[in-house]
Amino acid sequence: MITQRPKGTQDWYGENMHKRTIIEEIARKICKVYNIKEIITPVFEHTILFQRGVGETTDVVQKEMYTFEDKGNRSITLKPEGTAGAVRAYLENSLYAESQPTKLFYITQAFRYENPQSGRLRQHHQFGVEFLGSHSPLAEVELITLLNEFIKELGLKGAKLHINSIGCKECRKVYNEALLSYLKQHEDHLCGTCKERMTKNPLRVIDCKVPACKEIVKDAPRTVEYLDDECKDHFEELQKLLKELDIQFEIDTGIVRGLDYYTKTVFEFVNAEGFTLCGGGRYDNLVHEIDEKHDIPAVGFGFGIERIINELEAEGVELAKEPNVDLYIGILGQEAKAAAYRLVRKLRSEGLIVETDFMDRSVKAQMKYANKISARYSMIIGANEVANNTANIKNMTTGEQQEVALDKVLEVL
RNA sequence: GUGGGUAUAGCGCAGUUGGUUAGCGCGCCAGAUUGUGGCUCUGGAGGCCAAGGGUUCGAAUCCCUUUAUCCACCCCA
Repeated sequence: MITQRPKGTQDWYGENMHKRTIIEEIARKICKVYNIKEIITPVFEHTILFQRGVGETTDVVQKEMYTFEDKGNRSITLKPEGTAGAVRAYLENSLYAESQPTKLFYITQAFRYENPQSGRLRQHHQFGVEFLGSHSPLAEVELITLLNEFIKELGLKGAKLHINSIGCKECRKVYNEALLSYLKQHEDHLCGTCKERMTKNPLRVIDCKVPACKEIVKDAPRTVEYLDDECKDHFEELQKLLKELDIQFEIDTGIVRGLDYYTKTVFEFVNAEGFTLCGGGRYDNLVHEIDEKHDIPAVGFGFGIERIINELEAEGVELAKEPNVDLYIGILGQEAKAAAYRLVRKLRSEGLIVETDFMDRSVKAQMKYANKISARYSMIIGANEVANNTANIKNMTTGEQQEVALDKVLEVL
């Protein structure tokens, strides 16, 4: 038990860690061009933030949060997603008082207590972007453009954009009534969970996977049919812009996000199997929900880093490799240690990746090790080399050796 | 929370209808004459067979419990 990590968690090291680093580098590089600033918020927040923000009726809040009481009797929750914390920070630090919009990105862990499976862990990581302050569909366009670029830069080919509009609060009210009255006619044929959903959150019936429910849902009213003029205009303008900008998309009236804060636009990037890689949308009510003094529109998305890694593997995409060691400096004999290490230190200060021996291995074993770590060059420093101030440097690819003065090593590399 | 599969060395796996010192491949370490890798050969280390309980003369193998893991549902990234 003591050497076992908690269920649903993962250790990051080696190949996987490298992939994650590359993914984060790409995310940061793209955000820089979009002038989106990084934000890091606490791993935990007051529980009420998520209850209010994510929504009391959502599964995330009802059964998946890591909530505990701290020693000061505060109810604390490990963040289950990134948006609520970012919005809280936006409000607390009065970022709305600056010129708008506010463009933020984060790379964070997120915690949800649920049964692990493919692409789903109890601690997972998200790259997320939030734009606050803009009503314009161009904000959505900018998010989507960024995502397209991110996906392209990663080398993924199978990701497709699906969009939908679920309207604002008012449209939703009208829609829910229409949906409920339709579902009531077919209630006998719905699955158990869908019957529950009818009272809890009827919208969710729309993406049920049970065949019988799917059949019923096929003819069920859709949110897009119940948009008021403003929401309708917004959705149409978004589509028009996407078309004019040659951004491929598909309208999927079945997209219904499970977080309560979404309004109007919702979108997902899905892989070839229809599995969600990234989800997001507009959340015009969230700021007000958290602090009623403010009423500020926003859009954002969250992209699962583990899901990116899964997808890269599924598509067989190779990311940039870790750089090779430039030079392995082997050490022979006690007397040569300091001199050899002085050279190691000097070459590293020049920015070279240099490795040496502190396992007290034989020369042969050191050479094997140099080969193992894919060193481009190797050299052995012993008493002779120290005395003559020269050594043989070996090209590990060709096997060729040449003599070089110890202060001229850099020129060979 | 529900359902199914799996659990044997660092990793990937064998292990016959229960039978005594649990194997293979890769990896790791060391050698194959003197201070030089890759290929080959030889040797070595490393396992409470997930944990606990039971059946049996005898259990990695059969039964029960627990835990973990993988996959699916719910839901989401």
